[in-house]
Amino acid sequence: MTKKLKDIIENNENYQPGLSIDCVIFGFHDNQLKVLLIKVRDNPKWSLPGGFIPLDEDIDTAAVTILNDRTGVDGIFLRQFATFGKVKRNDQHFDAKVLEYLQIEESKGKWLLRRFVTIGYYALVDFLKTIPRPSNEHEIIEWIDHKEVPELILDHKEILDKALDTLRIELNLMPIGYNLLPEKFTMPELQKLYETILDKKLDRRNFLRKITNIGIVTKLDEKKSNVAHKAPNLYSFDKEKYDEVLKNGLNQGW
Amino acid sequence: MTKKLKDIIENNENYQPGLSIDCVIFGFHDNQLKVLLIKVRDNPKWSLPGGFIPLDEDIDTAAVTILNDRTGVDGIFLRQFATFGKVKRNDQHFDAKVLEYLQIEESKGKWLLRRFVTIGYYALVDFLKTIPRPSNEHEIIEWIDHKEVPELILDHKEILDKALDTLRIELNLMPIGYNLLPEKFTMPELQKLYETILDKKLDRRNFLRKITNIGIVTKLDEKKSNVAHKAPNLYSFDKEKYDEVLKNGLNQGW
DNA sequence: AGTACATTGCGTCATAATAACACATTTAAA
DNA sequence: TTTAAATGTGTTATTATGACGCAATGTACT
Repeated sequence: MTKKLKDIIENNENYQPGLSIDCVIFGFHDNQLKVLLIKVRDNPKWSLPGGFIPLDEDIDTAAVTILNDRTGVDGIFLRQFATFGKVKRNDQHFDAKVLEYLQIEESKGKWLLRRFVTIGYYALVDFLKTIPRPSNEHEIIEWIDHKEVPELILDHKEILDKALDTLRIELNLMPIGYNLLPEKFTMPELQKLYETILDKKLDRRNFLRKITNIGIVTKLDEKKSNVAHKAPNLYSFDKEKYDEVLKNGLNQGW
Repeated sequence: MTKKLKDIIENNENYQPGLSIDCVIFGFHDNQLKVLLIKVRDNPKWSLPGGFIPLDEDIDTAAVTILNDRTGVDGIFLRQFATFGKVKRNDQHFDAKVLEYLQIEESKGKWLLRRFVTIGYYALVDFLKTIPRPSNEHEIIEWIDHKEVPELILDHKEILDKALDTLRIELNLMPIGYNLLPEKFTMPELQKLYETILDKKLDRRNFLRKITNIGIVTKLDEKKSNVAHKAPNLYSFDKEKYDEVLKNGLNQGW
């Protein structure tokens, strides 16, 4: 992000002042829920991938752009979940160091040295189709198990936690998996996904029944190969029904 | 808001640029879900009560301030639900007229003539305890039945709709009523509240059972007086259990 | 005063959803 | 060949939900 950030700050008149976007990008691999995090060399703390909002772009569009840039994945599941605007969420000291590092003149640099409010988006992407892309040679971008997230800058940990909370709640309102699993998957895989997000064991048999009743999966006439123990059946999502349920919601409640 | 708005614009260096807060304030009265709306004299369209964010205030605090100013009610149920930031959500023409009306010099007025992103909050308040307070003599503030909301400025209708959608979804996740009903209420009243929000008829008997099972209401040894037909029993919320359920959520789902 | 009517209080019953668990089958590894 | 770990396919008990019945209460009308 370094070069690009410098560019933005030097042309800050084209960007929404005091407002940023931070993305919590979730992926699933090796039975782990992973989060895409960024680290700038020489900085001990990691951060969420984020960006700024061009004046001529809707905030949702800006978020999509950030996501595409970082993951190379299209048609991403992306949802705004909260906006963070505590006064103390900024770190003038840190920002000043960034400006120094980027060799930005003071008049331009002022733009960054204010309180920034940030809009949080979370995304669900297919781990294997994702190509994490650093925006320059000084940046590291990496999938990190959500259980082993290191120290993050500013309030990014709070943002991440809130994203996960939201995801957990929305698990009851919408189907999930289409964006996180490969096209063909097994029931134990889908269950692991749910268990990992919820941090809770579920009963195999009840899980199968519930998913089946939702009617979003199709059982394929094919088994997973090269696995230990009994080969599990493969399933795929019925995209049409999946989208329908996604639109109308799962639990009616009242 | 007029005088105050002028004040803010003229001292705009103390406020977060390009960012505002809009509040959808819900109340319940006469079996109607009402929304608190504002109209400035000479302007045919109504708007949501809103405000700006002082640089030294958290956005949540700013929202609370706006709400207290408008309703005089304390301990309000207030929740951020979404942030709106389409490019075209602003209306330069309208803003220019506001500036002219407020007699604000051009250099100061520029502050308002940019794209504003707005953070939406919705609130649930006790209709009878609320004293709608115009911020000056040119402003009208009124409770309006949500089914009869007139034309609103900018994207305020979209914001209102989204607030109601969110409220409907959150009805399945949390108890409601404590902030919208008087201390003592009848079951039909509570049911009407739910029916009005959901825009859907519910079965009396099933409703009673469900609410009772949640365990948030206490049946009082008292009946409502001065009513047509059979006098219904009065209930009150068990605040302790209510807060507990509010905190832990209603439906576990998975 | 008597009756009709709207509304409340307190049920029932059939069905669906959920939680807890049993058992046989498949496959790798011992 | 046996064992262990996983999968496929059930059952059963409990709880939640949806649809409805009926008597009691109090107003309003004749």
